[in-house]
Amino acid sequence: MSTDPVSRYRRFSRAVTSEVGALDHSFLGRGRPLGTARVLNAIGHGRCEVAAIRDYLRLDSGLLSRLLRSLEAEGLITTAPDPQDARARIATLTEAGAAEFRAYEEISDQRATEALARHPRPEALLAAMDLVASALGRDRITFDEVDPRSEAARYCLGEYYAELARRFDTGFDVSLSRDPEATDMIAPRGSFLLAMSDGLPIGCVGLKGQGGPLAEIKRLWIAPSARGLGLSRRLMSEIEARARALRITTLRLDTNSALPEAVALYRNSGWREIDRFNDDPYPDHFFEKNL
Amino acid sequence: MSTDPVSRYRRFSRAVTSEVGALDHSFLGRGRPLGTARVLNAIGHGRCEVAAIRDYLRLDSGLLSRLLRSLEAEGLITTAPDPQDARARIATLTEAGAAEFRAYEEISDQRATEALARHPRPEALLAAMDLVASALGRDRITFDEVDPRSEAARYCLGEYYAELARRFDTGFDVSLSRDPEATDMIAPRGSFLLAMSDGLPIGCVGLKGQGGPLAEIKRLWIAPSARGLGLSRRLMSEIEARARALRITTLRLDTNSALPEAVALYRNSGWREIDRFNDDPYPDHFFEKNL
DNA sequence: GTGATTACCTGACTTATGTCAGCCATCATG
DNA sequence: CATGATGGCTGACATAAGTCAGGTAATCAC
Repeated sequence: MSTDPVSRYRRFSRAVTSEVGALDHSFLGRGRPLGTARVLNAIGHGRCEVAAIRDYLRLDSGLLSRLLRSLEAEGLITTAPDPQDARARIATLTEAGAAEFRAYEEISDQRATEALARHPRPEALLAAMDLVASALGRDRITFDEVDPRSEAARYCLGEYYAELARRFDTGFDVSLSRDPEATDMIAPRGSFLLAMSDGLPIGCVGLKGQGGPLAEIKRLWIAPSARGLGLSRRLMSEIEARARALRITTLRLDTNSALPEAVALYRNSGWREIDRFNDDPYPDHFFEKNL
Repeated sequence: MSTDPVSRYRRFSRAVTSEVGALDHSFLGRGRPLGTARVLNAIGHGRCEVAAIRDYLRLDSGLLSRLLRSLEAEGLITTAPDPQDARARIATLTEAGAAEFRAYEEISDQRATEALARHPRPEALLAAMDLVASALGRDRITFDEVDPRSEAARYCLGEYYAELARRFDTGFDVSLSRDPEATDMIAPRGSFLLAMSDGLPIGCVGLKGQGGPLAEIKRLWIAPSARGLGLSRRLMSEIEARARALRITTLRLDTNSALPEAVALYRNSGWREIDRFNDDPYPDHFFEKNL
């Protein structure tokens, strides 16, 4: 029967194949072959170096060269030698090219909007899509150091606070907690890392320092769609590396027994439990680790 | 930022595009163009009539004709006029064609197995994939009348019982419940319907009759991945239509307040609550509906 | 500087894909 | 059995996509 894992995976594959095919087909509507349209889109999305485009679209050097030439003939792009390395070339959209790129973007947005509108439960569908996308794109997750006041960081923190509010019996009010000053989580005092998966922030962690050898780990959060991928462990080891680079020798953190995954993670990754070191109302577990 | 619904949909779309592309690419490994391979696969999956293949793959009549000819030349298929209508033609795999088809199947299975093995939480990934596939394939859901002892029906019933066991405080033991005789759920006494989505059973409902004008609705179940699509309502109206066709005039059912979605569904789709009509230990709500 | 390497381009192909008009055999209808 | 419709095939094209062997200019290693 078709309820075994492989059949289910293949059913998924069939379902999305027809979606993907339909999107490709609607791209044809602008009177340009698909390959050319894809190159235009790659450039629009900021892949300007010819080598980067070739790599991304897995195109033969000769073929890409011709596609670029045809876009150039249409007046949609211009190419110029890379000032760093005059052998390489950089493609940029012209005015007309940017307009054409926006038109393709519009098609994609339109299709997405329609697909979501057809579904009575878009939030559930999107949660499932996030999970699938995070799983399939697992190897391309990057860790970016950002300002904790940036939009993406604030998004993660908002999701984190909302989750604490759901999971703590008492709810969670960030103003009652010792909210770290943002500047304590920026180099050289500290750090703030985002886990990014193809543009979507799916996790974060903060390192709050005071300039001395002692610092605190704060705000470890993984998006529900990215749980089970071993991401928290990777985020923690990444932030520990940043701490070492900042000459921090001792890390502390506090957490709550309502977050058993977190407690378990710290217990089996080299942290030892210590006495309460602050009077924050929420935490009930305290850990320390020497680097 | 990229956390709005459209961006999330498009991120998903990008993620699966590269998966789909990779599968297509691996099909090329058998030294046959993709179009030809697709035709072979369509035939292998039971689409024998030339018109059906053309329709499914959205191919031009002339192009398909040529692809069929090239498969014929390779000795992978034979074509013969349809005995019903000698204008139409039927394609069938030869021995070699069947072997080649299996090789393509093997590639797909292999890729699915590898993708699942890469993931530390395949069950969660598959649940999300089921949800997405059911949502995208929503318009192609069919309702099939089957024997309740068939493999697909038994799968649904098993899932149904397991869910009851999880949701009832007391657990659920099917042997304590008045399990309908399978023959009571087969025409002409009753009926058993499966909701099928591209080969996967995603819901069921039974009509248990005794030959008279009174019958009972049993075993309404929707797979978690297909909830929120309005499927239970469609299954119910479908089974009511079958009941009418069997000259049944009054329907009854029992359910449990641990299944509030079900209770709500019955309340707002024409059922009225009645007194207990059996001594089954599990139900605590009883409904009736005149057809 | 010399020679090797790199990044891209061009020309000359091949193959794949798609389109269209016209053909023939068959079928439905009266 | 004449008529028109249908289903598939063929020939003649056109375009898209992919491959490969040079070629040129810039860069790198020494």
